[in-house]
Amino acid sequence: MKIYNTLTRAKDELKTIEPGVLKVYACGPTVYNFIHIGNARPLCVFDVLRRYMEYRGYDVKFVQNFTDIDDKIIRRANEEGLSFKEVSEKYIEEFWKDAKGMNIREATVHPKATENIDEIIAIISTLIEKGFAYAVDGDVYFSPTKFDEYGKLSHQPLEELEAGARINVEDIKREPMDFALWKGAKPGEPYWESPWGHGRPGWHIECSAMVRRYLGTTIDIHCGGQDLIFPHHENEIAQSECCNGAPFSNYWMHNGYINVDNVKMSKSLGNFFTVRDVAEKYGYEPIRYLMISSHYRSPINYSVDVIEQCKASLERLYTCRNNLDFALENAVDGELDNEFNDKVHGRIEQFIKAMDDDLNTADGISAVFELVRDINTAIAAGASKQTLDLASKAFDELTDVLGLVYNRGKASLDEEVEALIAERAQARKDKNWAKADEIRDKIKAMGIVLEDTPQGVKWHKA
RNA sequence: GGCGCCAUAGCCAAGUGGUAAGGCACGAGUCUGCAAAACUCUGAUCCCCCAGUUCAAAUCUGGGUGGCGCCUCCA
Repeated sequence: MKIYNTLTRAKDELKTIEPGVLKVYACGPTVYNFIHIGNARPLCVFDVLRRYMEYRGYDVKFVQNFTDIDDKIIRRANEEGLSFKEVSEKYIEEFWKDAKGMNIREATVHPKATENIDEIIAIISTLIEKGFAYAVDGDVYFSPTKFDEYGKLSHQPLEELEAGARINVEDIKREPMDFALWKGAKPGEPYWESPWGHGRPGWHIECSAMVRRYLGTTIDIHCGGQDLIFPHHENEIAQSECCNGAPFSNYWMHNGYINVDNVKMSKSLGNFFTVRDVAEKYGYEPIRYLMISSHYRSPINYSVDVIEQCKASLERLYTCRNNLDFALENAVDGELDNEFNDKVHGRIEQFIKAMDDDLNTADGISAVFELVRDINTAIAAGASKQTLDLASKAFDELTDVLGLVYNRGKASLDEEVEALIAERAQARKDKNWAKADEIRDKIKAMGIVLEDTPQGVKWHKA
């Protein structure tokens, strides 16, 4: 398995700290609003990473946090006249609706910043003791100048970063690049007790704390969006490595942006689509498909055309699965087709080869589509039950890794439709085509599409 | 100013030195009472432009053009 590592700017062979165990931390959302489709990208991509590594036999410890206290949440709470906790809890709940909709599996742990205040305080205290951080007027700041390796992730020398740093006149920081580990509470703001007075954690420190508490001082992979490289991840490295005296993460994976009209989509630019809105129009599955249809580091341009194409592509997969179900119901025992068996294993190898190359999901999907063609051909040729079982297993195996073809609840037909189907079957027997077509249209209006096959009538939901 | 990314058929998208995967849409055919699905065939003499390296380049080098990002909260 090769992974493009932002740290080395190269595809590196993945070597885990502990054989067979993969420790992954993915930066989760700040819960002050519905998630937008830009947030959906890392969710889907790193869910696939997790699924794939498990498929390959790793015991994956996957941690994804919720940032449930920060300035934006406080602002939102004030706007809505709610407590910060009411806001964060509400949007965590909404997050789960969308995440489940996109078939995102729950992480091993979903820690919240507010549940890790003790760990955060412990790290800050150590950083002060070691001289990397200092307290001023109830705030605590980290000094990047004390960390030789600062800038190793974003590949920027400190001086260059400093040139762009924002300098506020009223700043009490010693140097412009210093960033807050702890923010003293202003009147009316939520706070926790600390050695530096009432306050709340800074943004970067929470991830350092949760990584250490749930995964240890050194992890295998840290993931997130490209826009987190600087300053968020750079600062996490500085805090954690200065505190623990150990490498923070061996690999860093960063996903590309979702663009709209070729411009980055973001909450701050206001050009965003929420997952909820898109899902209501097109369903959740096409969103997931879109996210993994191109390589995770490439930008994706979102548009109505594109999401509709994704929906259409997905249809081919669903149809294959349905045809497979139908064929299996009617299949007869026989020999396993060896040639087909070889073909299927070839597709699986093709899939693994693609995924092993820095999670090339686009090529992985191609392998699935080629498998679909093989399966459709086998079905048409009247494959044996044994052959179809193999096809079915391979199909599920690969689509499960990608997290595609879900939510296909095997709905049953109500009696009225059953009766109409029987009536239509008789009409067809009588070669009363007009009546048969009329019934078919009627059933279609009820949301059920009928297809006639040599094995009898097959149906699926419109 | 510093550091990066991208440009492949109508659309989406792989391929990164050996002669252009896959999907959607389109068209033709097979099958079907019809339809649907499926299958088969068809589409870039060519990968933004120019120059160079090479037996060989979409893939490497240099130079352009166009688009985008980070350096500030952001996935």
